[in-house]
Amino acid sequence: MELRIVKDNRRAAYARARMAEFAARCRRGGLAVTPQRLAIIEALLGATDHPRAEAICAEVRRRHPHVSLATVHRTLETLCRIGEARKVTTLHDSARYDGNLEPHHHVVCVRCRRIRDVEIAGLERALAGALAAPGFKPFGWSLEIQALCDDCAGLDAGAGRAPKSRRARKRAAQVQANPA
Amino acid sequence: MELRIVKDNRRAAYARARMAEFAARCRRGGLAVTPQRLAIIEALLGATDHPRAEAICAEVRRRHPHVSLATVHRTLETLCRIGEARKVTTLHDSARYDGNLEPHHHVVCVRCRRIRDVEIAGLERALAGALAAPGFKPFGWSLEIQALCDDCAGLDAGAGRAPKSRRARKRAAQVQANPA
DNA sequence: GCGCCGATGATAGTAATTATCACTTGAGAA
DNA sequence: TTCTCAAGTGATAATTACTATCATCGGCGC
Ligand SMILES: [Mn+2]
Ligand SMILES: [Mn+2]
Ligand SMILES: [Zn+2]
Ligand SMILES: [Zn+2]
Repeated sequence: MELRIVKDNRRAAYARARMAEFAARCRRGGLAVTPQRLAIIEALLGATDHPRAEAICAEVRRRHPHVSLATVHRTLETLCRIGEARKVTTLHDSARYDGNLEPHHHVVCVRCRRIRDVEIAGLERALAGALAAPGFKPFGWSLEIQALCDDCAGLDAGAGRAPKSRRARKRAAQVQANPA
Repeated sequence: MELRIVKDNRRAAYARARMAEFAARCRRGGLAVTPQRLAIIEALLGATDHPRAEAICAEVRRRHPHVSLATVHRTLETLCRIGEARKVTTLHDSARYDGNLEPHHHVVCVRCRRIRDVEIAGLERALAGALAAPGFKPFGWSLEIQALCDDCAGLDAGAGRAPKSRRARKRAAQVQANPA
């Protein structure tokens, strides 16, 4: 198992291809193709540094100085919902702490944000040798498995009340489209 | 490579053992052993659901109704710093978006929060069959490698100015202790 | 027991994100 | 092409998670 850092320059062709079909994909997703959306996806595809909303907004404003930061936030979430982008930080609502220091990994329900510990026999061993990332001194890793827990999967199928967590529920609807 | 969900009941003995040496570990870390800290680590070790600060606070207040939420926030960060807890959400400052939909993973610099794409040949294949987590319907996974980038590693060794990012820099000091 | 410095509680402040709402515009219908 | 209108946007207020401040308290080494 070998690790290699993805070269930035590989992204140029990829970005062009994605841009070419973006409008079509928007319409397929029932979304209007607005200049803001085009500018935002273009900025995102042009970046290799996993930017935050504010960075995207700054880039977009170089050509469209009128664009609102709120629109950038909204649009980025929309892009995730239709599968045109992903959020690196799946659980950034609020910090989640763990008292378990044993090496282990996590299954995260994208709907209710439940987190459960999992152990994956052999993964530690397999990774330990592989993580010689040039340009980085790694000292830890963790695998996050995105999932729907049984409760939430049930709710999707039938009708029913949604589970706990203020803010999680709000975001849940958005995240829905992606798994399905 | 087999995945299994960690049973909650396995934690009881572990928690007791950790509590037994907590005071000593605090002093070793140069920290005073306060009733708040004891109550907070106890609540954290008693939870298997990766609670947020507010949940810990609620639990702690059942016995110590006076405890401040600010103290809980501070203490949880302190526990992470001395290695008595970990944060599941390493990058929850602000949402980070990714235009790259190809399956890949991330190396994260815990100091400057730079994120780089990495591909790990064989990992997808190795995991694909293994992720039959009972009680969850998985549909994706991502490996996060915690590291220090060359810039930040250099800064640690010699003296020098710290890199970009408002809020990242603030938290950096805290995260520091863990890797070192 | 004494005293000091770190820890805490109360509270104000900050920053990211989201909600609201009046106005604009993309996109299908006529 | 023009019309219609729901969806999208911008300005801004609100929310929320967290952090800073600071007066006071209390572990802990003496
Ligand atoms: Mn865990
Ligand atoms: Mn990426
Ligand atoms: Zn769930
Ligand atoms: Zn760095």
